[in-house]
Amino acid sequence: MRTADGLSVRQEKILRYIEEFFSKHGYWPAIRDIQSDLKISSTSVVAYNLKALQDKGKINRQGKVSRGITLPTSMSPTLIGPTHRVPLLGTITAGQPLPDPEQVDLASAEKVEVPQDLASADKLKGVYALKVRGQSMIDALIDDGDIVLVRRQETANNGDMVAAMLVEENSVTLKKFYQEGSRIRLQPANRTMQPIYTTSENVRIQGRVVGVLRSLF
Amino acid sequence: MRTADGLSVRQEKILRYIEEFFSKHGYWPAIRDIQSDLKISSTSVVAYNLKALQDKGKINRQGKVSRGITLPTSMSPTLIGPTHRVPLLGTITAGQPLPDPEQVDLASAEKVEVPQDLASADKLKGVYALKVRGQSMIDALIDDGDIVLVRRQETANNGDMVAAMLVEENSVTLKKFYQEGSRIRLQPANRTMQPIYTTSENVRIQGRVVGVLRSLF
DNA sequence: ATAGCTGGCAAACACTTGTGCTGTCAAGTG
DNA sequence: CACTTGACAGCACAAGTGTTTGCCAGCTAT
Repeated sequence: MRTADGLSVRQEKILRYIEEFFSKHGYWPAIRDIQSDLKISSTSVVAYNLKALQDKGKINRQGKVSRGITLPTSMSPTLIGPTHRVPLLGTITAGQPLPDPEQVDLASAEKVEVPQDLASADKLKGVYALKVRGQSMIDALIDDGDIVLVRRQETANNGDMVAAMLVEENSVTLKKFYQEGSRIRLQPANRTMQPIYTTSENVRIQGRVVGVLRSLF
Repeated sequence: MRTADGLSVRQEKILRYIEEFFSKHGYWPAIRDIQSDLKISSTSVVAYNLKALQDKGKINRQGKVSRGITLPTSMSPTLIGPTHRVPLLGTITAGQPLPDPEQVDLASAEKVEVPQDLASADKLKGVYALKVRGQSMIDALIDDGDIVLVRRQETANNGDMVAAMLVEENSVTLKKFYQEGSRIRLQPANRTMQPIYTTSENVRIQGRVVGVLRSLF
């Protein structure tokens, strides 16, 4: 079985692993790193596939040099140090169901780079990204197409901007959270839109918005 | 003899060498690389100085790992290739002068990482970052503390959000640009604030806003 | 079938590379 | 002067790592 690039499944995995390893450690993996983490039985298998990857131009190698695997610049996201990346889990709208973050394979999800200036690595634990559809949060300075960073948490304070799941409707939406006695008000940040009132049983907080990225290109 | 950083001459050289080696090869040098290229007589001398550098926080090391020297991200301004970083030139407000981008030493300026998802490397040519002070652009979804990415350009179309310099006032401000006959209207995106009317001679466009980053942490 | 590929496995081998001594030497320091 | 400390040398060991060599199983085209 082959992927679109003409790479075998294993090669694809190795390629991803190399990229991730560098992001995490800041230096390149040794053959044995790849072998053990990917649970490949022998170093020679890795060597074999590395050669294949090299032939296909997916990686560069310096013969005989330890940890001399590098990615062509076009492929390497950020060649400097450990970068901060969070999984982009999908799109959040005012009515679409969103895959439950708990159940998504985080390793395979698309990643979004997060500027270091926005957050240090330890603050990004449990943070994922969602692309925003719709303008329900326009007054909170979040527009259609923006990417929001959401930190997973199950509770929220009044006024927090949260990704909340409505259990009955089986949908997830981006709103401001207000507990008003026994009921919950989910308030869009848009004057033209009405809040949602519901019971606390029907609401499951998925996370709180902690950052926003927007491209105007 | 010591340099300003409290590093010995040799340590300074080693540090430079590591940086240069990485930009050249894409992977980190081994102790023996440093030794031979810097014509140091023994590997232990290199090890000795590396330890000193580590103690001073100038490098990170991964014990026992080949080529496991890395530079802290804060130290490596632009190590290699398209790293998607733009200089952070300062703060833009509604009245403060801003250093002229042309004349700032870009190499030495603070850098902001730009997520790949916001822009590819070639789109970032001539782009710099500014931290926003004040809420004059609140209706354009830009708040106090946000970082805006600005692409240098001298002209603008109506409705573009630009960093504009008012020559007489010698100040730079973030506004929406409208040419109205022979006069220029610089419109804050904030209902409570008044536009600035001036002549086209008095306005020098410095760049157009192409992206926004915001941290809610 | 038979030969020729591809992908995988295991073990051994040899080079690469970090580390750990053991010294030397000059410049303090009491 | 004896003692300490910083900086440097030389060398050898022990990991860390890439490479090589055989061997095997499943396919595919001849």
